[in-house]
Amino acid sequence: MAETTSNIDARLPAYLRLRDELAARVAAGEWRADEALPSDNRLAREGNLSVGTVRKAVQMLVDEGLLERRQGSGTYLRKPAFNATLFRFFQMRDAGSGQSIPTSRLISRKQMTAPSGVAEVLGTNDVIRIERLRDFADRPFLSEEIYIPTNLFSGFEAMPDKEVGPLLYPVYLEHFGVFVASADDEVSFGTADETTAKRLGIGPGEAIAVIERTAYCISGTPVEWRIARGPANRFRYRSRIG
Amino acid sequence: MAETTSNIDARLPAYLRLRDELAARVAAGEWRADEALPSDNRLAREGNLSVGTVRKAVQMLVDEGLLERRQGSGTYLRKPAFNATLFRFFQMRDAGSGQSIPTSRLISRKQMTAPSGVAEVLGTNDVIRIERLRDFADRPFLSEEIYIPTNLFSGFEAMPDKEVGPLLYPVYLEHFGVFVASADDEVSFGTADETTAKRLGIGPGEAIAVIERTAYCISGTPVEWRIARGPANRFRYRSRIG
DNA sequence: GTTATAAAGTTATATATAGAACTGGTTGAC
DNA sequence: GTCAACCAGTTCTATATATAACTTTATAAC
Repeated sequence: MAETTSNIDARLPAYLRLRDELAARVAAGEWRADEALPSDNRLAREGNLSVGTVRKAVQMLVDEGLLERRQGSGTYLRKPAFNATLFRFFQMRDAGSGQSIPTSRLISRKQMTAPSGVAEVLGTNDVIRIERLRDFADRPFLSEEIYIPTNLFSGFEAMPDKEVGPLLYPVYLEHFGVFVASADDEVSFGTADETTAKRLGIGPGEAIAVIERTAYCISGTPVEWRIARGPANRFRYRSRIG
Repeated sequence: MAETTSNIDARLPAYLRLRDELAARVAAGEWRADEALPSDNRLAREGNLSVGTVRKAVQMLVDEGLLERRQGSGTYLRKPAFNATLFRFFQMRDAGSGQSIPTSRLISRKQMTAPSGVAEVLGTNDVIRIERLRDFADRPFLSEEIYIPTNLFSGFEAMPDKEVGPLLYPVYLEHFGVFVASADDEVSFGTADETTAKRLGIGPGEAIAVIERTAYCISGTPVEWRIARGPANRFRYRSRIG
């Protein structure tokens, strides 16, 4: 199990192969939070590699936010920060510290043929569409439409609602071995159509913010496309560059 | 000249000292675009360091977008991409390839006491405020208010308009030795006040997008805070995460 | 002139090694 | 019991070295 989405090997340099192998093993759940991964020395011995090569591979996963190194102690998973990083958007205005995660209600999940734009991005017609609504401060504030390729996420549409939870990327990782390593966001503004307005509890034609996101796994393959809409006046989007 | 904003040394590891030294020398204009920097070997010899240490330092500047390595050839500055990176925002909707840089009109520059919020971010009361207006497709689309600390940018307010140009970060680098390495952006929405509306050529109360940015130099010191406002319907903000 | 070939220089990958800095646990002195 | 010292294990920094992969320039062959 736990084949990563990346087709490992293909005679890549050793440090890249190790990086992908480690990412796959993390995805497979081989280690849990606050349990140390094998030390650099062990990884080197077991992989017939030098410590330098191991360190290069591990460092890449650290840079990507998957792992965390603690000097003198070991190398650990870094789930919380991982979540925070990929979820540091959509903070409500005036929401002080507000690291709280909004609740989310699944509206629908179904396998379908991808709309043309989505098919182009994901490189396949066979997708699963997820519609959900996120609440914040007891009011709906984000209506999302999410597309993931069926071949990577087969069975997702049949998962019990309970297991899906408010954050999708951890689910991708733990149940399907897909590690979302980066994403492109585009923020723009528009006005609410009938359906969106109803879901968000605002009037049709009111100003909304639109976030379109393409998410990529570690090898650069796009693994998700989503569009999210929320009332413009409650919106704040944060981004760190560089 | 060309003291970086970072206080070099302080018995940091050698690779960090070299990184900062190189950044300073780049800022000082020691090499121009498409002229190779000294090779890894030379830097090692001249700095009494090993090649591995040199490579680590250079790699950091590559990751930060300052330099570019070409296998078999050498290490080069990377101004164009640097600009593109820090300017990949504010792309107009429907602007196809649209890598074009909007023109910018300086409205005012003056030394002043910082508003409290700005002073808090920049850590000083003595700032220079720049107001400018950017045009795109012959219409104003971004009204900016920019604050930089006087101690770092002394003399900026007196520079001839000609030398300022449409992009500020290259000016920071070349004239003041300040390399903007990262930035935090916050995007939100609001409505135009009287002044903003007039500058943007829209009606007061119309929807606008607001981008607040804090920019940091390589050592993490904040070196600029700005707020930009533009008509919401013409707006599109892009960001890459991870 | 054009095209191979060679050579030198550069970055990229990989190994081996040593000691510093730090962590977490154990042992021993009191 | 408390505290200090020690120790094994870990990451971090740094060096030295060798080879591969690639680029650029010069040289030679035709």
